Amino acid sequence: METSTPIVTALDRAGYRLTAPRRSLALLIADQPGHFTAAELVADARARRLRIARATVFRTLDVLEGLGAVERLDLPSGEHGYVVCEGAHHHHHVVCSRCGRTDEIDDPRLRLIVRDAARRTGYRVDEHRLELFGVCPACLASQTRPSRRQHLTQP
Amino acid sequence: METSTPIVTALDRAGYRLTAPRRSLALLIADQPGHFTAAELVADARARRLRIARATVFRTLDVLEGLGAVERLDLPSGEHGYVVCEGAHHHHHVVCSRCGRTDEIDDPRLRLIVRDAARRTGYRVDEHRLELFGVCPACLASQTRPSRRQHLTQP
DNA sequence: GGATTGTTGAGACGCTGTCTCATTCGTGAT
DNA sequence: ATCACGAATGAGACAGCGTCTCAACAATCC
Repeated sequence: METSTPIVTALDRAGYRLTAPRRSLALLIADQPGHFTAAELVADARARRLRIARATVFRTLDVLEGLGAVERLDLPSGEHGYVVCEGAHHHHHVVCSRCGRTDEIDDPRLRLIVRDAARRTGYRVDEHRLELFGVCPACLASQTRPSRRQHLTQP
Repeated sequence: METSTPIVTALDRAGYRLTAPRRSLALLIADQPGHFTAAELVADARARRLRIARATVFRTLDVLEGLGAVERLDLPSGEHGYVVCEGAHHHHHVVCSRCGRTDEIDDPRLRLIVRDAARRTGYRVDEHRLELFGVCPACLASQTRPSRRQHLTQP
């Protein structure tokens, strides 16, 4: 029974070993409805009785970020979150601050803005980051309370 | 002897008390050459024999961020940095990853991008953030070592 | 000057992310 | 299938960040 996720594939292709903790994490990540934090993965792993050390979660997330399979977000709260990235192309995200859902955005005009800013300021720009925060269509429709991650609100 | 910085003025106008620690911090912040972290302020305060509690630094930075006198950056390293903001208008920053210098950028086209992304995804976008990282003109010119704050990320 | 109330200092606290090092286990070769 | 090698893991220590509490203090208004 091989439930091979894109993450496992990416790890394999990059020459990383397909260990049990990595497979488990790949499944956990695939189940995340939106963005997630390292701590949430640790909690989910515990809940499913998967024994994965905290250090392994961080290490794996680092690897995945390096592969572009996952991207790190800086949430307005100051936390570090992660999102799975489908394509390997450069893109950015809109994040729902209510349910945590994220969607990808990609606008060719951004490239122009970055280029012109570099020209105007004289910087050599190596990297840029655009993040939008708001409320997703679903949460807008149902003006209710957060719909997921009830376990986070428990003592 | 009243050396009144813009930060002190902003605090005053917003109805906050002008205490000694806040005045000291205003001076420390005004002296920062580029972006800075809470820990750096604490260190600078110690170096100048100013007694300011760590908690006060965090609290004051929170207040200043609320006033828009300062903005929080999420550096690629994962650290949280701050920059002073001159105008009250919405803008973004280019950050030099070598010396820590920052400059403001403001492009009207970004507003269009955000608006269109909102339209396309159906989100109500409340907030957005654009950060550019690279090397400033001065550091480009002198391809030398970092001129200040060697603990900042080196190439 | 005195009262009021926002602010501070000090330290405890919980959390994040890193590191070490002995042990385990994928993997490719045999 | 077995083996040997080196990558990866687990467990826990560790350092740093940011928050909180609470008694003591002091800026402001009267």
